[in-house]
Amino acid sequence: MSDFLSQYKRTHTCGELRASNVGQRVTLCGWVQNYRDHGGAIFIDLRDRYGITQLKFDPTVDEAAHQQADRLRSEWVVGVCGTVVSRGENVNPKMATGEIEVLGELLEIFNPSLTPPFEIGDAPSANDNLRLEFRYLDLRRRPLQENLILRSRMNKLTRDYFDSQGFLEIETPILMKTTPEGARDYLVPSRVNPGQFYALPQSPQTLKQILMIAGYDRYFQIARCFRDEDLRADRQPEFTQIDLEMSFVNQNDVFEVLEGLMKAIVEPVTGQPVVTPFPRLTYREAIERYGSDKPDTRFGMELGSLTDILAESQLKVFADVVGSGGVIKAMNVKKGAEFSRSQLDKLTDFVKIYGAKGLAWIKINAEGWQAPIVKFFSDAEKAAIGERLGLEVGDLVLIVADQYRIAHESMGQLRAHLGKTLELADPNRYDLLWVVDFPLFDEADGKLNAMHHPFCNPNPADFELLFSDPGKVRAQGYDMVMNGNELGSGSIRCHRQDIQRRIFELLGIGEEEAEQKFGFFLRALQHGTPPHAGFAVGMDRLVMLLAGATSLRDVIAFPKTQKATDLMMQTPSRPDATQLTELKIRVTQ
RNA sequence: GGGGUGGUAGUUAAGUUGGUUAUAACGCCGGCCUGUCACGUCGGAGGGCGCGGGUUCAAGUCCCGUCCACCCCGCCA
Repeated sequence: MSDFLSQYKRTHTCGELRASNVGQRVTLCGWVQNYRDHGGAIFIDLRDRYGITQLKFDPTVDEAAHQQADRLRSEWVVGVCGTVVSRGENVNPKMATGEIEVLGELLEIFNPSLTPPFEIGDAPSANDNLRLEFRYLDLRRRPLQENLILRSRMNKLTRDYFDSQGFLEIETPILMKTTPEGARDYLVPSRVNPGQFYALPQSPQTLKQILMIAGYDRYFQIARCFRDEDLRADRQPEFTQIDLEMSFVNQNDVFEVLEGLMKAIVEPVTGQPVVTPFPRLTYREAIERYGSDKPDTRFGMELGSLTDILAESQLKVFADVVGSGGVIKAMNVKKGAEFSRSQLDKLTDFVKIYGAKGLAWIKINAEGWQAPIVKFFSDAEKAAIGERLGLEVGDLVLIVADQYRIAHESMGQLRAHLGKTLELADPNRYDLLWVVDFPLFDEADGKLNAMHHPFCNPNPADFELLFSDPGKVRAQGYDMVMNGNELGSGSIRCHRQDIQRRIFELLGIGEEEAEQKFGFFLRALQHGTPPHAGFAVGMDRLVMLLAGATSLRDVIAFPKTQKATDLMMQTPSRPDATQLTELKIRVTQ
């Protein structure tokens, strides 16, 4: 190991030298981005996370340094001492440091590099496989560095904001307790308690509520969470939440704090204004108008209901759907009459993914309505449809008739899909809104599941329904939505033990099970629980949206593949037999 | 568990209806070159087509299976 670094301190980064530095003697460190050997002069583009500076090695300036420079190849790490000189006529206006170059007088090769398997450029130059295997090389790319820099900045903005609002940052354990419902847990065996396991937290939910009971009335944490479920572009098994909980507050108080948080993060990062308070939509309204509980409100194209108009339709499929309690939802795609038959077929295939049996369409042409189904419509029906959807020549009507849930979901997905492909949303806009009044329960196969989580307070107005018609109970739960993405959710917590027990009962969690799984929590609730409420923001998604990325992998330093593996460290992997023996675990496969 | 897309030199891609020694660009190696910044220029090396079967006189090209990556459905309180 050379003593270069004890003799020469790095004086500047590769992104900061300007014309005003000409004449200074500087020391830079970085990676060789590119080299151009002219036989005499050798030009090296030296890169670090701050930028790129051109080095010039001239044999008439320093023979030894020039000979060293002749050996340099892509991604070698070097330190260089030299003088900042003007490039004179040869300024490169494309580079921030393009007015100057550093005339190399002493070159230290810290380390050579193997030839990189792919080019370290702005655009990804290899498939995901290879990029993930050589993550450290992919992370050298400018766009990924910018994303991680943005993320770091957002972490600081978050901490500063909560600090300014009197919140305490409190860490909760990673080794937690398995939970009875929700996602699958990641389990960690306990060596000193053979046969027993910890679970990694799906969220710090119970502990942050216990912190309220303990009197820490304003808590936040940038918390790592773990869920063993299948992945998506916007879902990693290990992710980060901006988690918070507050005592003695109502829903509006929570909203105010979060609106302030979003303002504090989004405005400096995007330069776009965040208007507060955010608009509010009830869950039901969101579903009926947008077919989604996380609508993108940057564009219109809202869903309309044709159920009443077509209840008696000559078209048997429509009338039958209405007769059996279903609904008919429609959407007016402006200028959509130009869609080709094959495009419409693709849209039909699209809604089928979500369970719709088909997609009807009508083109509004100058000569009249064009569609296979038009002949079944009376003039009165056509007039009513035209008025309901605001139809004009050139429009395209898309219709799904199905059960309530399928009709709304498939049309909602279709609306989002068309919004993307037709570029209906302004990419520079950040539409934040609250979706409120979620149902407390989700009914599937006659069984009730918690829509949010089992500690969510029922709307006090609906307490009676907990005993008469639990499926209709509204929760004091709310989601934050931005540009069609669920950014987070929260609720007023249930702080009455009798209500909490009734909820467990309805969820099919028996006394004994509740005691075993949540006993600690139910006991805590009896020791002076303040009314409290909280929220959690999906940090990774927020970074992704503000970075303009389309995958969480682009905002997480070391992400997992869709099969939840890490191709760089090659995990998961089999433990040593001795480890398993110590843990008293036998692997059966 | 299911649907879709992709896998061909180090990399990115092309490869006609199955048919002589599998193309290109970038990268890599060597020579020349003192104003390049996608440097230029001359020369060179490098793969048998993800893997395993099968059909055929003949298979990147067709069939079956399998692995990996990505997107989606289910799943994700």
